[in-house]
Amino acid sequence: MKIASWNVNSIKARLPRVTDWLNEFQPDVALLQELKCLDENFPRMEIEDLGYNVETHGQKSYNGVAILSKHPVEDVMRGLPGDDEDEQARYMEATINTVRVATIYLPNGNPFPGPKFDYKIGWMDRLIARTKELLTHEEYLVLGGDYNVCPKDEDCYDPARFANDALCQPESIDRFYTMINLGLTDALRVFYPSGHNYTYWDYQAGAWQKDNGVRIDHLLLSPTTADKLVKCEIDRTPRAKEKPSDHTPIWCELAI
DNA sequence: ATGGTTGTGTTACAA
Repeated sequence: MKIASWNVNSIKARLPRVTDWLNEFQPDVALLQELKCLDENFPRMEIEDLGYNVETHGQKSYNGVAILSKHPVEDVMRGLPGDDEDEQARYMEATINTVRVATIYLPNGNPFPGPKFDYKIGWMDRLIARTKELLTHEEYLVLGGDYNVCPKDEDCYDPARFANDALCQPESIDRFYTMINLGLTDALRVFYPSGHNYTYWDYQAGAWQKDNGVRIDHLLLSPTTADKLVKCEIDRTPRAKEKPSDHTPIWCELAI
């Protein structure tokens, strides 16, 4: 099965791009981020008409995540556990065809330093706690999304320029590697062990044309899931089209 | 060039 993740930067603004991509690429599961709309405003019918089950966890104007699936969706959980006060719609889990999947929109954390970065760190600590819990289960596990973390210098086109950016701070990178050290596999690096493999390019200053990007969208797999990993790719074609998202999809194929 | 662009939803904030 093919599982993809894509930060669409507004599902309403991006609907033609998303439906084109679903029709052409035919993922079994699509983990979406940054819907920027309430659940009742999600274009559910347009997606369902393409053969997908739709689960959303949205909010007005900001954030919002979705899981689209050709297969039945079971045991949906909305919101990241660990803080009942947190109102931001950034996390949802579901079980699809024996695989527990999570769609993750990890806080950006800029400007650094400040309260937004502190929120990012607290959110990552909650994600680590939830991951430990999930790893005690027997299901396959794919944690996909916009992590807003560049794991290494090579994941950023100009590390010096990002020295004070929240995407590249040691406190958040350390927590990303805490996830890896729990036993998760960074699926892209199985096939592309090093080098520039970006998933996001700023709209400004011709960043796409100059390939001034960052790798911040990741698919993390539990050990038994990594054993089933056949392929992982970043699909740059949606980023090159008219009215694109600033992110492009990353996907993997599992022999499940 | 402490610049530049897009989206939401009103003209500021987030990314």
